[in-house]
Amino acid sequence: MTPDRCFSLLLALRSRPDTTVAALAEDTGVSERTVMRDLRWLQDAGFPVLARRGRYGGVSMLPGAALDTSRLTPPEREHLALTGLDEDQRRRLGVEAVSDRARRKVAGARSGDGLLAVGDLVVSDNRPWFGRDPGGVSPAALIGDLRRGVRLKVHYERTGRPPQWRTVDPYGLLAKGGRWYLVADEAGTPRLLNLLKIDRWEPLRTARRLRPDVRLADVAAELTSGWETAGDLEVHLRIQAYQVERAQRILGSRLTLGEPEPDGTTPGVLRCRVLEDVRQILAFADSATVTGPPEARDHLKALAQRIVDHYR
Amino acid sequence: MTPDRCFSLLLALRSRPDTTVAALAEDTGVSERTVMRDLRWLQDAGFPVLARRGRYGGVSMLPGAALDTSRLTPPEREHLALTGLDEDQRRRLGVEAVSDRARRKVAGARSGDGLLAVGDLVVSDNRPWFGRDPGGVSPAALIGDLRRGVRLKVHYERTGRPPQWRTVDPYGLLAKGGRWYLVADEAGTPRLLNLLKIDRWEPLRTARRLRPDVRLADVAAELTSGWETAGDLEVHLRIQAYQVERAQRILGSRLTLGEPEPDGTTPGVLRCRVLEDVRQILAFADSATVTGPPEARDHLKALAQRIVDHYR
DNA sequence: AGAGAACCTGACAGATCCCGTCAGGTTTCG
DNA sequence: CGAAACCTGACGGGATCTGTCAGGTTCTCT
Repeated sequence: MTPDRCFSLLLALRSRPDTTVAALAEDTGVSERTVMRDLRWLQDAGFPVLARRGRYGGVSMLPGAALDTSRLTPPEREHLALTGLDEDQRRRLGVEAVSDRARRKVAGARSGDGLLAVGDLVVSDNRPWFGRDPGGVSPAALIGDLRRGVRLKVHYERTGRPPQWRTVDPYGLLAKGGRWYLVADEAGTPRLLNLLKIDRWEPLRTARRLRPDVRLADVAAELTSGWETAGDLEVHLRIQAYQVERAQRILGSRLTLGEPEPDGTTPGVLRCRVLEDVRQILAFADSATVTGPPEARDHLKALAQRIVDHYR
Repeated sequence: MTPDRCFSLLLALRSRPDTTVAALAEDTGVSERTVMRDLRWLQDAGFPVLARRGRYGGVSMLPGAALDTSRLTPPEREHLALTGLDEDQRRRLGVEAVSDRARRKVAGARSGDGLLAVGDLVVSDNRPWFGRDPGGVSPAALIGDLRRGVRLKVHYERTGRPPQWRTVDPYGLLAKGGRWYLVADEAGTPRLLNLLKIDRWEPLRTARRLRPDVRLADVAAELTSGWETAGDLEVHLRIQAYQVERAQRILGSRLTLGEPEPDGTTPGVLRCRVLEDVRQILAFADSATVTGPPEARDHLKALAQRIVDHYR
C-alpha cells in the first residue's frame, strides 16, 4: 500500500456510493489483489469500509464517513501511529496495546485491539442503498461505538411521541430499502430503530449483553420477516433529472432518492403497500422507469396497456 | 513513506501547534531524513504544512487545517490519484497533467502542477504563533486559493463600518503576534487584511497581478515596519491555568492566548503601546511570568523593586 | 441446483522503493 | 559567530509491495 493510493481509494470510496474491487483496480491501475490488500488495510485502520460478497456485491464507505482520522478510536489511532515501532519504543510511550503490524511480524495474526469488524456489524441485502447522507445519525458515526461492543443510550423519537432515552444492546446496523436501522435488544426484546429517528446517542461503559447464539443477521431477519407479508413492497425506479423535484412532491417521504447519475437519471426506491400502488408512477409517463421487481414492471405495463385499449 | 506514518504525521501536526523534525522523528521512530522526505511528500500533495528554517524554526500545520482531502485542489487530487499510472492509463482518463511521480521517474523534477508552494505564501518570524483557530477565516482554508495565484474578492469589515467586498491581488499570508493577515495589493496599494475581519472570500478567474520584483516578505516588512515605531510591543508571557480567565477579562483583546501546556501554564502575547504598559501584569504577581523581550522583563522587575522599596 | 458475480486468502518470486547514513548547504536568532 | 533549525543529493542494503496463481466462500437469479 502506498500513501497516494491510500488517499486515492478513500476519495474514490467517498465519491461513489458503491463500487467494486474491479472498478477500483481499474481506477488505480493496480491488480485486484492489491486493491483487496489495500481495502483490508483501510478496514484494519478503522475506516468504515464495507465489502459485500455475492451477486450485486461491492465495496462502499458507510454513509456519513468523513475522511477525518480524528474520528478514529484511540486504539485505531494507535494502530496508525505505532505500527513500525519496536517493543522498546512502545514501552517508552507507555502503550500497552500491540499494534497490528508488530503482531503480524510475530504471528501473522489479525488486529488484536478488541474491536469488532465493520463487516460483522452491518447487514444488508446487496440491493444498492444510496451514499447520500439520509439524515439523522449517520451509520459511519455510530459504527465506532458499535465496534467497541458496548451498550448504548439512544435518544429516539417514536412516531407521535416526544423523543425519549432508551437503553439498548446493539447487534449492529441494517441497511434495507435505502434506510438504515439500528438492530438491538431492549430489555431482551429485539427492536429496529430507524436512524432517522435517532437524534443522538451515548455509549455506556457496560459491555453489550446479547442473547446467546443470536446474531445480527438472525435478529434482522426476524424483525423484517413480516415486511413483505405486510405488503411493504419496494419498487426500484429511475427518474429523469428534470422530474425529480416533482416526484418528491407527489410521492413524498415514500420515495427515497439516490445520487444523480451521469446519464441524467436519478435512481430511487418507492415504498408501496400493495402492487397496485405503482399506478402513481403512471403520472410520469416515460420520464420514470421502473427497474424492479419484475412484477412491478409487469403490472405497470399492464396498467398502461389498459389505458391504450381504453382509447381504441 | 508508508500510509500509517503518513496519518501518524498528520495527526501529530494537527495535535500540536508547532513541532520540529527531530521531535517527529522521535515520535514516529524513523530518521530525521525520512521525516523530511515525508513532509516534502505531504507538502507536494497539498497539505498546508509549513516548515520554518532557523532558530526557533519548526514545522506546523496552518491553523484551521482539517484532515479532509476533499479540500485538495483538482491538481492535488490528481497528484494523489494518478501517481503510479503509466502514460496509457492517464491518456484513457483524459488527464493532461503529468503526475509528480511519473515526472520524477523521467527527470527527478518537482511537481509541475502550476501551484505555488505553501512555503512561498506564508511569512512569519519564528516566534511561535498558536495553533488554536484564531477565528474568522482560517489560513488553511485560504491557502488553497492563494496557491492558485488568482485574484480574490474579500468580504472585509473595516473598523466601524459594515463589511464590504474588496478586490485584491494577494502575495500571501503573514503570521505575526498570534494573528494572521492577508498581504495583498488593492489597486496597486499594499494592504494588510486581518483574517479576523474577513468573513468570506471568493477566488476570481483572473490571475493575480503583482508589482514587478516585489515579494511577500518585502510587502509584509513594508507594512509592518511602522509597528514597533508606533510602540507596538509584543510581550510574551506564561500564565498559570487558574488565572487565564481573569487575565482575559482584565487584558481583553490585547491578549492573545495559545494552547495550555502540560506544565499547567498557558502561553500568551500581550500587545502594549509602550513599555510602561507591562505594569498591568503586576496584578498577577507570580502567577504570570514575562518571558520576553528582555527589556519587558527588566522593566517589570524594576517596577516590582520600586514597590518593595516603597514599603521599607 | 447450478451459474455467474462478487469478495477472500495464502504462497511465492521478482521488482520496486524506502530507509538510514553521510556529507554538505541555507536560514534565523541571540 | 555559534547554535538551532530545515534542505538536498547520493548510495547501498533491506524491506515490502505487487502481480500471478490457485482455490475458497457468499449471494442472487433463473
